[in-house]
Amino acid sequence: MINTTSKRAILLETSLELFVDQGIQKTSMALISEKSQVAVGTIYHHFKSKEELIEGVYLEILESLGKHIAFTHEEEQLDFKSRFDLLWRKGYDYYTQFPNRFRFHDTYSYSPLISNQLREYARGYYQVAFDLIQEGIREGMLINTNPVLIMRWLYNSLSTIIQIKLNHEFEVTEDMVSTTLEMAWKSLTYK
Amino acid sequence: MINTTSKRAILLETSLELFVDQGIQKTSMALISEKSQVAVGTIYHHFKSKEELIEGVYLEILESLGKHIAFTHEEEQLDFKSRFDLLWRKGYDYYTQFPNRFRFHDTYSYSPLISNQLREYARGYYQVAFDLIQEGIREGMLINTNPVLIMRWLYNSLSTIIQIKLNHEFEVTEDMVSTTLEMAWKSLTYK
Amino acid sequence: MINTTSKRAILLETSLELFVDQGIQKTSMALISEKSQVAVGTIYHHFKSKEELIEGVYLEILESLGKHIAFTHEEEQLDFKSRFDLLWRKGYDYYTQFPNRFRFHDTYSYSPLISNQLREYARGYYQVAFDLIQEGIREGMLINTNPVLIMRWLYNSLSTIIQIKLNHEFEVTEDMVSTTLEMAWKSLTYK
Amino acid sequence: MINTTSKRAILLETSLELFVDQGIQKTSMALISEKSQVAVGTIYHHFKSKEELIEGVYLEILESLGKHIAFTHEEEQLDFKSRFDLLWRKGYDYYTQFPNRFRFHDTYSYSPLISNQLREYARGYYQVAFDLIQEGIREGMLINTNPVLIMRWLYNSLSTIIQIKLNHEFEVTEDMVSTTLEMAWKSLTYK
DNA sequence: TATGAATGAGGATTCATTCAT
DNA sequence: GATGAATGAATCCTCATTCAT
Repeated sequence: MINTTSKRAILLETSLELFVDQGIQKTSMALISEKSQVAVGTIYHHFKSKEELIEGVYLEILESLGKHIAFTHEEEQLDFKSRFDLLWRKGYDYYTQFPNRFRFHDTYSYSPLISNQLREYARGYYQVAFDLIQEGIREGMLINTNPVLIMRWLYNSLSTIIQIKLNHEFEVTEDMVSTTLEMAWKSLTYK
Repeated sequence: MINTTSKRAILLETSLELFVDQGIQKTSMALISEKSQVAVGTIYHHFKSKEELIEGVYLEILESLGKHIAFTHEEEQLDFKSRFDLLWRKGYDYYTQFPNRFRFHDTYSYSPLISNQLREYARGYYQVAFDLIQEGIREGMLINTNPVLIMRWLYNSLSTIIQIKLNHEFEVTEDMVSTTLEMAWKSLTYK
Repeated sequence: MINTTSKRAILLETSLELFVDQGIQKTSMALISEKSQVAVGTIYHHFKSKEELIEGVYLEILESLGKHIAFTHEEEQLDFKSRFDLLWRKGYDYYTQFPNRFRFHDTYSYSPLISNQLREYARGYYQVAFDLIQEGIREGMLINTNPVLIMRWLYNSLSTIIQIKLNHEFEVTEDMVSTTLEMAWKSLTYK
Repeated sequence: MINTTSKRAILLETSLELFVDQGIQKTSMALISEKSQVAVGTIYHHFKSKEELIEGVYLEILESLGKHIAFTHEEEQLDFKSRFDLLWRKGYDYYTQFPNRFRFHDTYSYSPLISNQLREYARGYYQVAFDLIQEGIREGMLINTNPVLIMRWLYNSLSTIIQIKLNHEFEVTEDMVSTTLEMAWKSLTYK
C-alpha cells in the first residue's frame, strides 16, 4: 500500500516535470513510463487515462497549495493587513519552493486541457483567499469591487514577481518582493 | 499577388482561431487545411512547418498590437499620466477587439511552443511601453523599480480584466475597467 | 517469447521480399504491415525506424551468410585449392538457395541506403574469406595483389553467374558453374 | 534552341549528381529544380515525368559510353588481343573520367527503377563489346561459353577495380589496373 | 498489481504533377 | 518556353490505450 502511494506520487512528480519542460501534449505516456521507471500498463492502473493523469497533477498542486496557505489558529487572530501579507507571502513561498508547480499552474490552468468543471472544483482549495478578500471588502479595508477581480489581481501580482524570478530575467531581491506586495496592497486599498 | 497575401492571412486567421479553441497541439494541419479551404501542401508552401506557422501567428499578433498602441505625434505631446492611461486603454481596446489574439498571447506566450529567441525578438513591437515606463521612472512619476517588473505588472493588470470579460465570469462595466486602470496607476506611483 | 522472435523474423522476411521486388523506397511501412499481418505500430516496436529495418535485413543476410560459409573443423584440414573451391561453392549455394538475399545484397550493399559504418561492421561476417585470401597470397598460391581487390573479384565472379541464373537469361548448367569457378581460380593464380 | 539543349543537359547532369549522392527516390523534383536553377515547371517541359528523367539519365550515360568505346577504322585493324585490351581500357577510361556515371550505372542498372525494356534497348550501345566477344569465341581466342556470361564477367572485372578506385579503399596504381585486365584475359582464354 | 508487446487511427510532412500567368 | 504557387495522396512515424501473462 505504501508502494502504491509512492508510485502514484512518482508518476505525478515525473509527469509534472515533463509537462512543464516539453509541454503536456508532447509528453507521451511512454516517456513518462521511461523516466519514472514505471511500466506503461502500471500508469493505467493508477490513472484511467492521460486526461486523468493531467487532472491528477493539477489537483495535487492545488490541494498542496491549499494546505500550505491555510491559516493556523493563531494566525487567524492577526489583524487584516497582517493576514493579507501572510497569505501573499505563503503563496510566494509555495511557488518559489516548487517552481514546476508554478509553471504548470501558470501555463495550463486556463488552457483547454483543464476543464471548467475541474477549475471550479479546485476553487475550494483556495477558498481561504476568497474569504479573506470578502472580509476585507465587508470591513472596508479593500476597495469595493468584484472579489473575483481582486482574486485574479492578487494571483497576477504574485505571478509577476515569480515569473521574473524563475526566468532569471534579473535577480529578485527581498526588497523587490516586498515592493511587489506593497504594490498589490496599495492598489487594493483606499488611498 | 493579392491572392498570395490573402492566403497567408487566411491561414493565420484560421490557425489562430483553432489554436485558441482547441489548443495548438490538438489542432492538426489537416484541420487547418479544411477550415481555411487551403490544401495542406499549400500551407507548407507558406510556412515551412507547423512550428513556423505558430511563430507566424505569434508575430502577426504582436506586430499588429505594436501598430495599434503606437502614439500619434499629437499624443506624444500629452502629459505622462494621460499617456499612461492612453497606452493602457489602447492595449485594452486592442485585445477586446481581437479576443482570440488575447487568448493566444495569454495562453502561449510563455509556453515551450514559443522560443525564448522569438519572444526576445517580439519585444521590439512593444518598445513604446518600455520607453514610457522608463521615462516615468526617470521623471519620478513611477516608483523606482525594475522596468521589466513594471512591464509585466501592467500587462497583468490588463490581463486581469480582459480574462474576466472574455470568460464572462460577470459583466464588466466601464466603471470596472477604469477602476482596474486606477488600481494599476495607484500601485505604481508614490502615495 | 517465441512469438516475439517470430514477429521479428516475419518482418525481416517480408521486408526482404518487398524490398527486392519493388525497391526499398517504394516499399511503404504500411505495405510491410499489410503483407506481414503485423500492425504498423508493432513494426516500430521492433525497429526504431525504416532505416533500422533496412539495416536489420542487411545484417541478417550477412550474419546468416557468415554461418553458412564457415569451415567445419574437418574442412579446415583440406588443402588450399579445395578450400578455395569449397568457399566459392558455399557462397554459390547460399545465394542460390536464398535468391532474395542475393538480390538484396547485390542491389543495395553499395547504395546510399547502407551506411559505410554498417558495411564496415558487416565485414566481420565474411572474415573467413579474407583469411583464406591472405593465406593464399602468403603461401604463394594466389597472385600477390591487394586482398580487397581479390575479395571483390571473387564476389563478382559469384555474382556474375548467379545474376544470370536468377534473371533466367539462359539456363545455367552445373558445367557452367564449374566453368565460372575455374575462371575465377585461373585468373587469380600464376600460370 | 541552343538554350534548350543546354537546359536539358544541365538537368541531366544535376539529376545524375543528386541521384548518385542521395539515391533516386530521395531526390525530389523540387531539389533538382533548386540545384539546377531551373523552375519545376520547366523540368516538366523537358521530361514528361520523373520516370522519364531517370530514363534520360540512364540513356545519356549509355549513349555516351557507346560513343567512347567505338573503334576507329584504324583500331578495327588491330589483332584480337589488342582490341580486347583496348575495349577494356576504353571502358575503364570512360568510367574513371565520369565517376558519377559509373556509380549510377552500377547502382541502378539492375534496380526496379530501370525497366527491362529500357535495359534491352540500351544494349545496342555496347553492341561493339558483344561483337568482339562473339568474334573471340568463333576464332577460338576465348573460351566457349555463353557470350552473356562473358559480357557480364568483363563488366564485373571493370567494376571491381573502378569501385575500389572510387571508394578510395586504397590507392589504385596503373600496375593494379593492368593486373586486373590480365586477370580478366587469363580467365577467359585457354591456358 | 505489474508488465510491456501489440494495436491502428491520426499526425506532420513530402512530393510528383498541374496550370494559370 | 518558362515559371512557381497550388494540390492532395501518400509517407514515415507517434501515441493513447488495451490485454494476455
